[in-house]
Formats: sequence, C-alpha cells, structure tokens
Amino acid sequence: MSQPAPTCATSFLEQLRPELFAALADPTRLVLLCRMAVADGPRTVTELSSCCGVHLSGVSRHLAKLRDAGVIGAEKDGREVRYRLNREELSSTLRGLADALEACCPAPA
Amino acid sequence: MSQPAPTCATSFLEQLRPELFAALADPTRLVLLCRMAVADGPRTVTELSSCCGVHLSGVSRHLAKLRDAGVIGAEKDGREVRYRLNREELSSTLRGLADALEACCPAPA
DNA sequence: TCCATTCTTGCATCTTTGCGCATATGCGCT
DNA sequence: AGCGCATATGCGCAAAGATGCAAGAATGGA
Repeated sequence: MSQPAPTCATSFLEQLRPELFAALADPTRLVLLCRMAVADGPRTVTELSSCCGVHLSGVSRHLAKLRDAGVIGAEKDGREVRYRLNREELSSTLRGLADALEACCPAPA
Repeated sequence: MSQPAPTCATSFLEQLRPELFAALADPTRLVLLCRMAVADGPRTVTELSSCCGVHLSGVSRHLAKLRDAGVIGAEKDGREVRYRLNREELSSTLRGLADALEACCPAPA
C-alpha cells in the first residue's frame, strides 16, 4: 500500500469479486445463509437441509460454493461438518464495497 | 416501520435480493459498473462497449440487467441512452446489508 | 469387524445465461 | 419521406448451474 493513489477505480474493481456475488445469487443459498445468520452456533448439513426443499446433496453443494466464496466457514467434527457464517468478514466486505463505491470520485482533484 | 421487532432475521432476509447479486455476478457487468463508477457523467452504450470485448448487443443486455436490478439508471436522450451508476443507492444497500448482518443477533435477549 | 450415520461426489437431465448475428425500433437530419 | 446512427430484441448455440439419484468416503459405535 504505497501506490501514489490507486485512482480509486482500481481499489473498487479489486473488491468486485464475481464469485462472491455468484454465491449470493441463488435463493436457496440465501435461505441457508439466513438460517446460519440467526443460528446461535454452527449448523450441520442435515440441520440446514431441513429449511429448504432441496435434497441433502444439493445443500452440500450449495454450502461448498458459499465456503469457496469465503462467505461461510466449515469445521469438521467427527462425522459431522458444522458450517458457520463468517459474519464479520462478510459485513466488512460489504462495507468496504460501499466505501470504495463512494470513494470512486469522478474527478480526484 | 412499526413492527415490535422483526426478529432481525426477517429484515435481513428481506434485503437479500437474488437478482441484485445475480446482476453483479458477471465479470463483464462488473467492468461496465466500474467504468460508470469512475465516469464523470452518464455514458452511452457505445461508449461503454469500448471497454469490454463484448458485442454491442451483449452490452445492451448487460446494462438492462443492471438497470432491472436497480444498480444503474438510464435516461434517454435523443437516440442515445445514457447510463449512470446509482452510486448512493447501491452503497446504502450494501451498508444496509452489512448492518442487518451484524444485527442478526443469535440471542435477542 | 460390521453396520449405521453423515457428508461429499459422479452422473444424467433440465434450466438458465452469455454470446454473436441479424433484424427491428426509435430518433435526428436532410 | 428517406437515410443513417444508436439501441433493443429475436434466434440459435454453447457453456454453466441447479437438482435428484445413486454410489463412495469418512467416522463412530455395537
């Protein structure tokens, strides 16, 4: 971070990760996300699959996609896998986008 | 806004619009978005199409999708259509998501 | 060791999406 | 009216994504 000024456009574009938005672009995944957001702790795949009318294998795939996007985290515990929302990381990412968007000044003086 | 307390989960889920994320899930659209973000004013389709190696018709479709998602606005001027980024709306949406995400408390006391 | 449980992954199918090409629509200009 | 430019849309195709089913992998317990 010693560039003279990343022209504000650079820093904005860098934060725009298509795979993050793609992960959030599916209704089923959003329901899963919401479920994890209100949970008081990590949830297993079986638990999460009960809230959406999708087969367990599909839920597993959805969770994998969310995990690859960094939206959620997984911790293995015995034969179960508990998924938890990366709450702070996601919120700071969103806030960083909002900040960069507003910092995207047309004329940097 | 007179509900006693939308259980924080409700307000969060309401803000999770799949079509918004879907609109942002394409690299070409993100480049277009960035182009508009750094522009000092509305841009025509022809101008915008010069920054991505996509046919003009494709750019038109991309812009339509961004417009339908509320990310950008369009104003017709003669035979041209000028697109502009809804900067404040988008940033406040992102911030609202971050806020709702952190307000999604597991135990509402 | 054997079996049940939990999760992941290969496969087939269907839908969606992005793309270019051609065509239509809308608008200004002569 | 007729022409040309700017944009939108129908069409077909190829690629990606979502889903269910079945099989595989990993783990705990009898």
